[in-house]
Amino acid sequence: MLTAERHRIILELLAEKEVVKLQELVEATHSSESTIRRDLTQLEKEKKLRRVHGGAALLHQKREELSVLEKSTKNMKEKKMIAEYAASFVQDGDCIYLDAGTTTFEMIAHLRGKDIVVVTNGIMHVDALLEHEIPTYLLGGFIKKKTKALLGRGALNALESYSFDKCFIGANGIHLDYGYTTPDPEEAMVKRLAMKLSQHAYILADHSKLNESTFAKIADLEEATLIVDELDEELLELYEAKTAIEVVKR
Amino acid sequence: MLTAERHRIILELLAEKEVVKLQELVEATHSSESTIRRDLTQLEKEKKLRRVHGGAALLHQKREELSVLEKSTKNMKEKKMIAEYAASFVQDGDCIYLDAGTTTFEMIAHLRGKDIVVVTNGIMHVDALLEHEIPTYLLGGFIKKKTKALLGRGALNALESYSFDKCFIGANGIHLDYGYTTPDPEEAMVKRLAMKLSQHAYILADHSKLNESTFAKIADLEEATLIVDELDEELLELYEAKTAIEVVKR
DNA sequence: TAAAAATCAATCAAAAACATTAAAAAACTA
DNA sequence: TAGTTTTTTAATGTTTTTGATTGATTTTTA
Repeated sequence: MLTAERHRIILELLAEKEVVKLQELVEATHSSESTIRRDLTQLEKEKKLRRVHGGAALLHQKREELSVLEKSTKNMKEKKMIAEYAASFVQDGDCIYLDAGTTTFEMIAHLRGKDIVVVTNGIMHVDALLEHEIPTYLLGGFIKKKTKALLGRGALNALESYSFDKCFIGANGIHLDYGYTTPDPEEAMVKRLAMKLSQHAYILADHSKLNESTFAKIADLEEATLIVDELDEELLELYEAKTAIEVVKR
Repeated sequence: MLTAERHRIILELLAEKEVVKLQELVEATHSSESTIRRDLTQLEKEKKLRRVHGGAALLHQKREELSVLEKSTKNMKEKKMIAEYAASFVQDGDCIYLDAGTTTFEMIAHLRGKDIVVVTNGIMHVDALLEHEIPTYLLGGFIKKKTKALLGRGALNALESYSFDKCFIGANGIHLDYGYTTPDPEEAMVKRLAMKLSQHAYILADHSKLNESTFAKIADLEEATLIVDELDEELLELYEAKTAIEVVKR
């Protein structure tokens, strides 16, 4: 039997049963214990499964949870700085939209005491907002598990009944030609509509996002003020020709 | 049986029952007492559960997240029974509405594995629903701080774009003359609309709510099936004349 | 409160599963 | 085909897991 075929069988059985015994795999593939062991070792290295004593087990969304955590710690310092700076643009009387995401989340701590109303599509944001005594409206819609963001038709419909003084949006890519982008088209649609409904839009991003572009376009550079942690002179000139920029670190 | 499989079973039973006896686990896994003890020790170290004399219990942390639920440990046992019973009415293929509130929250643990779609106005419900791999839509709207329920114009608008096979609603008062009632008129409006949009409505309430009435009316008795933990013969006859009733404890 | 029952942690030997190695078989190449 | 590489198997000693037993501790019962 071919190695590839054994691997297929192993992963198939695993998908069905969540965990499989080594002996079961020996029977299913008519190969020796050693061979299966080697297969498991290899598949584990490829992150296709997790070895356990006596067999193998599916590895599930623990990765995702971690990835969210990891992501939220990556460039955290920069994100906090950007968030604090962005919050300084919020004035009493404003009605603002807060996009789901780690950077906008960090803004909340700096909104305390301001006389504002917040609308958001981030479920994670809700607790923090209420904690800081900020009147909050949540969009409806389908819940994206990984980021706990509300998306889809429901979110868009809900959005349309609001209008904002300012909106604060996260982006994964900022590019002179391609504008602001994000990997998930569903998210892009929500971000774009929120910007349309705002008097003024702010895009929050750390410098690692500059000159990058991802799948789904949110808007052109001109359509928002970019808030970024740092930016060298050369790039700054190029970008300033196209859009308003606020650089945090001076 | 593999260690990983035992651990999975243990955590699954625990998620359903809150606490499990060691003996139950011995039977469920067909392994020895010692083995289970070792498993529990290990899982406790991994912060997956808490050992108690005679077995294991869910981590306290989960309950703490639910600060509102905490205080309503009043009649918790009854609520859990009602919730489990109510969940048995949910069938594959159903699209259901889950009202915010403690009793409906307890239903979620019993919905795992069912092929359903859930719409809810309870922000607290979201984590549990996603945890149990249930596709979930959230209504939008204003957030009532105390109960983390979505209410108001936004919630009503969002609701109107759905329709349900079944809805499960909590009520604070059940009265032969005044029907189903709840203290908050905003909540009543959402509950009422959800019922209108459902093929069939279930009201969940423990016996302490019987013959009580509170400020805002949700609906007449006839408009829903009442699920209650217990009910003496005399009252049962009176109520049965007006509406369908399911009594959990027989 | 004291005795009885249940549950517990600790220990141990048997069994199962493990990684490692070397030899055999198969696949490939020149 | 002969030589080389890759894959598989079998054998080795080591490690992990397991269930039974012990006496200590906790909970329940009377």
